[in-house]
Amino acid sequence: MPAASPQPRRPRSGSRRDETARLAVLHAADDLLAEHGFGALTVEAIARRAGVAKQTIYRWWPSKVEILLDTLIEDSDKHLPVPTEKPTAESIRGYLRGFERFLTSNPAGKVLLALIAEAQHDPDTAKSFHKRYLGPRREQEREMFARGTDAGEVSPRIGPDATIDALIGPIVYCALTGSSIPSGLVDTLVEDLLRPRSN
Amino acid sequence: MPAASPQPRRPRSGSRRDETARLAVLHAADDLLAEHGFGALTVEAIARRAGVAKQTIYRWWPSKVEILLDTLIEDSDKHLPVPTEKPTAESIRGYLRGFERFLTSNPAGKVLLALIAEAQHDPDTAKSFHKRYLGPRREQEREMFARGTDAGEVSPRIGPDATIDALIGPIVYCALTGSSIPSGLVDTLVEDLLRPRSN
Amino acid sequence: MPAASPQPRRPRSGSRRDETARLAVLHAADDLLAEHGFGALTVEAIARRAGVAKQTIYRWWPSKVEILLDTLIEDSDKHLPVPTEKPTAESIRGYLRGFERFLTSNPAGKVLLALIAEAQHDPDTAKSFHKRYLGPRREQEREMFARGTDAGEVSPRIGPDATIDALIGPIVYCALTGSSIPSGLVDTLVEDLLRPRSN
Amino acid sequence: MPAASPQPRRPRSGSRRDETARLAVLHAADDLLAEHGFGALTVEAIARRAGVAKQTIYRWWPSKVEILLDTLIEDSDKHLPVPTEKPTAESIRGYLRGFERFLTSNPAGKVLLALIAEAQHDPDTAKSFHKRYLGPRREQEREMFARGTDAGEVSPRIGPDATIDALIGPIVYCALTGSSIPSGLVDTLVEDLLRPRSN
DNA sequence: GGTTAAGCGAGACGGTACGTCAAGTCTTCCC
DNA sequence: GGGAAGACTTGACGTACCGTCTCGCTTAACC
Repeated sequence: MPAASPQPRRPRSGSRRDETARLAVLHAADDLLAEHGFGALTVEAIARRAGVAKQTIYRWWPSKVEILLDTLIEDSDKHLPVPTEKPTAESIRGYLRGFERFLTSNPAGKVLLALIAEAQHDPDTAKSFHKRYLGPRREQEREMFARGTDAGEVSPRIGPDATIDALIGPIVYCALTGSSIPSGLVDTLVEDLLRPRSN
Repeated sequence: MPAASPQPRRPRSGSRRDETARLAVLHAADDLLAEHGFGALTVEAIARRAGVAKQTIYRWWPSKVEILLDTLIEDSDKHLPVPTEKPTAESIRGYLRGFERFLTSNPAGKVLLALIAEAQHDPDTAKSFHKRYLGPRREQEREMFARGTDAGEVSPRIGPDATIDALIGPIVYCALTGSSIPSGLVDTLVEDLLRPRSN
Repeated sequence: MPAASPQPRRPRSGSRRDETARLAVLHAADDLLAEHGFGALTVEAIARRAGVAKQTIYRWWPSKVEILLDTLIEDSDKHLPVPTEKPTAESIRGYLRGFERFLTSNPAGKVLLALIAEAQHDPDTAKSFHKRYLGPRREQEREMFARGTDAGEVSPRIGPDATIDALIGPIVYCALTGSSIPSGLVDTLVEDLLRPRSN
Repeated sequence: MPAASPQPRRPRSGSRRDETARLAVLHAADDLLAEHGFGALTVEAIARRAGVAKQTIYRWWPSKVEILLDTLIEDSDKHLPVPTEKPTAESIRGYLRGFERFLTSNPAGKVLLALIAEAQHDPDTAKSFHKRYLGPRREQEREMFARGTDAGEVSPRIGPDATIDALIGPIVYCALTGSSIPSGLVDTLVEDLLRPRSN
């Protein structure tokens, strides 16, 4: 899952990439972020913690941000899949609840917040973050809404992107400001935005 | 306005603080953030740009974050006052529109985004950011809503904090992800959340 | 004595250079060379041994070679002055004996050998070594011979540079190859080259 | 001509050593030294230039110094043989002239200088350099002088080693310092040291 | 009106981490 | 089994900022 080589190259000879080292780096980065915050997340610390040489990290990842992106994508796909089959208002609400839990309770949620943050500081991070995470995920979410709309399950009052921003935005914002997501917020938004007003 | 001295000290003798230097630092920080991003915002660069000794910065600000907070608070009060007089649904919508413009068009908006970001990386920043900016502003916003509710102008369907998060969240989220705020989003949210459903 | 500033700059303000640090670096370099050889002479090791930050070394010396040059020049001037007053064949022989002892017994002699060696590997070293050490010293030696010749004390059979090379060369060569200087070598050369053949 | 195997070994089975690779490495090392100096002479560069795997180099040579020694010994035997037959003062002078030319004009001369230099930096190099080059050559030179003395061709005023050092030393010293060998130096030394004074 | 304490520009200092490079070892595959 | 390819650990490189410190000058209140 190196950032630089979507399809891992197949050298005719020579050693293959050490999968143990790859996982050690990913977990070390994850753990350090969770334990000591992004400030302590230096490449040298990751290398130390992973029991890996610094050079091994630089060989495979252009920056620590790409390491975090790798872990985020793996964890995100695993713990927070976008519901694709028969999406109902209910399953969408479930997805948002899952997102809420992912951000507040899962260590991997911290990774997402850290990447949103780092994207503000560094244009390269922003670019890569969009290309590898935000873009693909938004695409899946758009599809989810499209299917739900086609099936008549939901009738969004505004465009799909606007709807997603309106639903996701408050959750992310609360997580970023460290405040708990007010109960009822998600339910109310789902109800208001996905169902046509009856009047 | 220094973060470190709530009650400005009164030396018995000696020079008073150099206002020119203070403003030079504030503007240098602002300019550097706008021009080269948070990554280039080092204390040494600020000092260089401001034509000021590094020590002068450390004498008055405990960190570069506090410099940004100072500029943010000044700009925020100046360009984005919370409407306190007779708040109507219309004036609230105007406030949100102003917020949208502040984040996307005003250089000072970058400062807010940078601080939200940095708060993810550093707990001290988070603390100070809440205490000096988010907290007071949220308090004013709560009052605004309370007055509007008392006057019967608005009838929020959910609690004041939840309402604010639901309105502010998407705007901030779009700004953070660099996407433009979908037209209609603010209007729809204001309509849905501040007016009771007629059914 | 910093290599970079022949006439030490006099900043109008700011701290002056820390003489303690300067000496610590010089001695650390000297000691490391003597103890572990040029191979162990890294900037990081010098900094460690001197109890000094690496940047402090880079601030004042462009490379570790210049550090060695500084120590060599100081030690050389101190322990191996070129005899300037009334040079006789005897005093010249004494100078060569002193040179022999300097190269074989004095730790500073190792510095000279190391610089001769490093000059073979790196053109910049060669340049600096000639400009700061070999050139000036050769100039002094030429003057010494000229005075001796004028006073009729010595009558070199070949030109001054050739004479010096013929006298110094074997001593340096023996030191470089680690062999002891054969007894009688210096005496014979002085006798042969500085006195006219009587036939 | 690897350091470890004077006579190419005859393995009972398996491939023999690739002579092409051996020569490619030797020439690559030689060329790189001549073109870019000792500083650019890394094992990786040699491997790259020779079109050979790094491991192939490490399999046959313990260090890059041994590579250089191999080339030096070959070139030295080829271009600068010690005159063994009927050595006269004249043939010895010719040998010294040849040595002078070897050092200043022949690319292989750079190898000798580089090895003398590297021997100052690293004890292992010094040891190997003496054992494989300096020692054997000195032995041949001693024999040359002994034959000449026995035949009455030359009458050294000082011991053989001292004489050789006195003759070789200045030439090497001038080459090391990059200065041209003064004309007349060699002639005068040969005349003075190899012929008895007539008085 | 001289004293004196603070502010200030300048910059040296001990540090930490950066991202790069080469060294030397080890592993895998191909011939 | 030799050799090409190349991943791995190690450690030094030279740079950028960090936050602290000391220096000598300027400035303004106080006596």
